Amino acid sequence: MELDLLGNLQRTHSCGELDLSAAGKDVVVMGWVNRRRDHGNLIFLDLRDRSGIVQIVLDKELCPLAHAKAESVRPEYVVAIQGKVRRRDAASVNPNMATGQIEVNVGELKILNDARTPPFSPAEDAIGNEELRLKYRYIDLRRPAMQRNVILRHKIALAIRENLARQGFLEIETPYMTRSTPEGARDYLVPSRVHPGEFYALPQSPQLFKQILMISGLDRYFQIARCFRDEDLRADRQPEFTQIDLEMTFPQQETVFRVVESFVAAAFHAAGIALPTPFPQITYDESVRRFGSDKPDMRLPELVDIHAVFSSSDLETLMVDPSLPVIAVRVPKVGELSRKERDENRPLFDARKGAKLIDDLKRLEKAFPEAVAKVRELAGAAPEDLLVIVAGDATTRIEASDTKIAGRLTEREIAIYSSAGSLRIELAKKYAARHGAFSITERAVQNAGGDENGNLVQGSEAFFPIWVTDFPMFEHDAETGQWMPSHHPFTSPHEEDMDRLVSDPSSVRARYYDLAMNGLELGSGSIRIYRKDVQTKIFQSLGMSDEEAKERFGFFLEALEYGTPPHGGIALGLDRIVMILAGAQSLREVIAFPKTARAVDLMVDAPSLVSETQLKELQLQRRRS
RNA sequence: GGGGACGUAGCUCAGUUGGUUAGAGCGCUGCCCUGUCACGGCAGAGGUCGCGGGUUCGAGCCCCGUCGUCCCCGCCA
Repeated sequence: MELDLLGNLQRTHSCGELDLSAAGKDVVVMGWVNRRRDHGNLIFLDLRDRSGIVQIVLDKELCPLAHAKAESVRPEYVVAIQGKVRRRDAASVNPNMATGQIEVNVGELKILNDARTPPFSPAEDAIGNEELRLKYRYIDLRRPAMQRNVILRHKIALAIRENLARQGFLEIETPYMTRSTPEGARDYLVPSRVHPGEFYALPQSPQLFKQILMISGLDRYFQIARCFRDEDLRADRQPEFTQIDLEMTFPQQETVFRVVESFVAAAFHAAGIALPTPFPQITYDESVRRFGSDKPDMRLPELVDIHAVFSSSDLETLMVDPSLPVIAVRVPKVGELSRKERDENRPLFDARKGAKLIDDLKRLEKAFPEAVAKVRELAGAAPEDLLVIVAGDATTRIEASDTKIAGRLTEREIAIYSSAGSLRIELAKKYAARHGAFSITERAVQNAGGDENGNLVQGSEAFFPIWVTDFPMFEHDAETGQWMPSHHPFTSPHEEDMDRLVSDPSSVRARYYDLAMNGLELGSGSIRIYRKDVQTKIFQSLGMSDEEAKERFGFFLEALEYGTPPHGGIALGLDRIVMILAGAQSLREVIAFPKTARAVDLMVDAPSLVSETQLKELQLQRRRS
């Protein structure tokens, strides 16, 4: 194939920007051939670049040379077109195309590069095989849907940067090669050649650096930072991901909230959606009670406490533990389920936590007609709504703390609530087509960018951000019998709970908060400890010796002693924000070069073995076995 | 670490109870076609049924193992 030289030809327009206003103009456009329609003496090319697609016309009579060349053109060839923009006849206008009012009449066609037949076509809408998409990511990224996501991500990041800068935050970079941080995930390690046997760690987050920046007096810091965690993946979890990380001095919790609400609203605005602020707030305990989760999806009905409906003898008959919550889960508009359907739904219920599912309300109604009527009333259930009951199983005792302290939820109660909460989500997902609660969000995303009058889509119907506050400070580890920090150990407890740190750790609330939206955790943060004496107390209550604390975070403890201001902050997942606004079901759709569920990059084939020489230089050796 | 789904032509998939030469649509190649825009018409090429082993007269189909992709639990802010 004879290729043409570019010469000094300059592109004058992008494909998508051409419209009626360009009619009559001489233009030069360049791009990829999306499709070719060959009518013999008349050939149409759809030329694609980032901005869109425009139709190119080659008439044998008008441009015999270019027409002859176009016969050999195939999809994904890279071509340059010199021609004249022409208004289409009324009959040949294509209303489905942004540039459908015009077309480019060719003077000269240059074939700049040919292309092998791609394994899949960027011109197709429905693309299946994800393995192939990841291997040939450069082709996948040619698809307009993927380019939309990449562009959306750019716009969101830009809006957030601008917003935070306006709020007085400085963008400051922190090292990627650092030492293991105290967070709980596994580190990605980088061996040091200069210090044989020693390793850097890639940061799980810039946590300690940003706190140090506050100690340094930089007042307000932010960074759109890459974070690395060597843990198993999910649809919403990649081993490297991007956080909008920020920290500020002298904040109240509410100060952080206002800052975040402002930039999240700015991000949504950039995506064409108006998100009302401030966001509502809920305590952790209340969130667990009402939604069975610390990341509530408020598009669905809340859990309903129906314990009072049943007498203690009723509960005994039902073999339900009377000391645990009895909860109704409602899923709207599901309709009546057959025995077979109910059986199929049982795997959605997680009984391991000592919870019991009562899914046959009809049968229950025969034994307890009044109680069931009351349950329906309390749940506000319409006749076509699905209603099931989750309660504690009296026949199985789960291993968990049962002590009720300071009015907070016990571990066993949390187990029942979360069992009901996950069933709530699973059933809602399964019957999404019937109740439509999720499709409202999908529609909002599709219409984002505004209506014909340029008004933004109202996000209040489709997006439900919520602050979850007052998380417990500690979790009980059943295996070790130890109290573990629920978060990193620099999270400040509530000042009024401070005196119970040692005597009654489970009742201590952390000044820790999450931002959740539509069942997804967008991010979390806390007000930090800034006093050495408090920090020491926390380590004590964790059973950590002074030596151990010094060994793990000596540099940081020392920094605390040199005039540390009260400070706090948060980190939000940029990938997840973009995922929501792109209407994507997986982070892979909004990351240009993502990894598979087994943390492999299929395009570059990473990770890979390295040479013996490299290993030697690092003084590393593969272990046999 | 555990559970589940999937793997058949370049792609998306069908393939009956284990039975002759494994099919369709799209794509691809060639020819024809001056208003298409998922163009159309005619003809054609294209298969290690993921891989390895087993059962059987006979395996795409059954069994065991293994690899890969996806989803979930554990793990992880």
